[in-house]
Amino acid sequence: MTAIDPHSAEEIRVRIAPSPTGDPHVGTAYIGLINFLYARQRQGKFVLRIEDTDRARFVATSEQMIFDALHWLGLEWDEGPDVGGPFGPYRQSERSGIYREHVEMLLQSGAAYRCFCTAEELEAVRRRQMAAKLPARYPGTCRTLSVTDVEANLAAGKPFVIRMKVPAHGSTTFRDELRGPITFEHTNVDDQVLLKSDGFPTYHLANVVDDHLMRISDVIRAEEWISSTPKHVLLYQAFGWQAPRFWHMPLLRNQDKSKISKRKNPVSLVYYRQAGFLPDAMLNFLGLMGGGMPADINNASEKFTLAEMIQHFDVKNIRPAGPVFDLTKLRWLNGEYIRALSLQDFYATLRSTVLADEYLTEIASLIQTRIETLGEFGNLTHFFFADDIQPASEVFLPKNRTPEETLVFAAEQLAVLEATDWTHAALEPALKQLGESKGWSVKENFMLLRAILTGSTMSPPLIESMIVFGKARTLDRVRRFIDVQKKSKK
RNA sequence: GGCGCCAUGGUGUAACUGGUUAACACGCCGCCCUCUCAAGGCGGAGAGUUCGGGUUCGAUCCCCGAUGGCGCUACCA
Repeated sequence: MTAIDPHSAEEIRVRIAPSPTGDPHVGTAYIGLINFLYARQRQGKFVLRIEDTDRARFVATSEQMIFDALHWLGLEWDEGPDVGGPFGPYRQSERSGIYREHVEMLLQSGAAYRCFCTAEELEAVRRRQMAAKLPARYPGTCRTLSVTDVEANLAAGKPFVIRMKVPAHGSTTFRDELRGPITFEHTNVDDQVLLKSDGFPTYHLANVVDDHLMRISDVIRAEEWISSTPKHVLLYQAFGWQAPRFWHMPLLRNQDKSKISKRKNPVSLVYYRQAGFLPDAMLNFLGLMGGGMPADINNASEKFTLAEMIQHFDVKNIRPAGPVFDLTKLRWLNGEYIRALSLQDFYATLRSTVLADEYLTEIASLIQTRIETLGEFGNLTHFFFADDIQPASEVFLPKNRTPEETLVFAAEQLAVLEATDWTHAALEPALKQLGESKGWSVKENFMLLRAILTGSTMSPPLIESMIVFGKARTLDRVRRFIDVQKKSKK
């Protein structure tokens, strides 16, 4: 590590690099906020890069949802896939040539090598190591392959990956700007795969190459990356590049202190938006996580705007301990923001969110044929506007089913809903197939979901209702149902 | 198991470069206001700073160790 700060005169450039694998995550918003503030405070640039190198988990609609969520919060970026910029493309899937070129450099210099081991072989080795209570490490089989062996394998058309050659001895130390120097012995750093057999880079390679090419001065990311940072530092060295500064932010936590997860918390920004959280409240709340703001701003120590954060927030003051994402406090804060609105603004906000024309039109189309007076509108649509639906057991429990098996089935429904595109064409067969395979009739199957979603056995058509209500909120309702039922059994 | 990070009430934070009756906010409880529920006002309970050593006249704060929590340990990011 260099002692002198090589960045002092440089332009500050930071980035967030979300992966389009599902709904935009509240953790992305948190890291996004801190990067945004850091850039704005230093007249720097805030870059949005899409890390879509995992084709197995890729979700086509995800990228746009990420854009929308960040716009909603007002975390505007200076460079990105949609707005362009001087260091594009900003979507990793469009940079394959760049990675191939760079991995070739590593191959040439001997900092990386081809590995022909199969997944099965590696899995077997890993199992043996685990059984022997040894650390699970790549055994190094292909590290020392001769040129002729490599040629032969290539000629035979064997698939391969490219691994980085971590030095056998010594250690790597890097500085974390929040924690100080952190050292890893090379014996504890695995020969990371850099290029997968499908030709796509892994995070580690793509990240280092892009951060360098995009002139990123400060990598501000989540704490979970600390253990892989030595790999990144080694890569910078192998390329002969100056590494950026590293800042690892604490991980947001569930109530039980585990890393925040959808099982135990709503984590989708789409959910928060649709459930009627205000962006300013969300931003304010995220700004509270880990500290960073001075103790007393305008006599109201815990309430501040984005502008005030730009003015007063200091990333150096972040505490490294992982803060619990406390929904109760977020709700209180959100209430404060709602109450602070003028009646006109409050009403306008309602009309643009939970009472938006498009939403109401869709709902209207579902109930027009089902009511006799307009006054009955609310009877059938209550669940579209409520946030605490919990059906009584008489409502959700099918005849001849035990609460236990019903809960198990609900969990299976949840898994199917999570994995299915939010369209009628995909949802109906997926749900029916699940019912068939588990011996649940269509009626039982749909009625259970209807009860969970609407709190009633009578409602507009189920799947249409789910589509209008939205995936994020539907999933949350099912998760909450399961959660409440589990707790009430205890 | 290995490696790493972290540690102030239930939760989020504060406590100047070691000296405070350990502060504020959320939540909780009570009272007031009030047709109800919120909001608002007032008050209260709740931590001696994970534990054990050390340094010091003096440690929440510095050092060491232990314990606990978390993360990583993938051809996921």
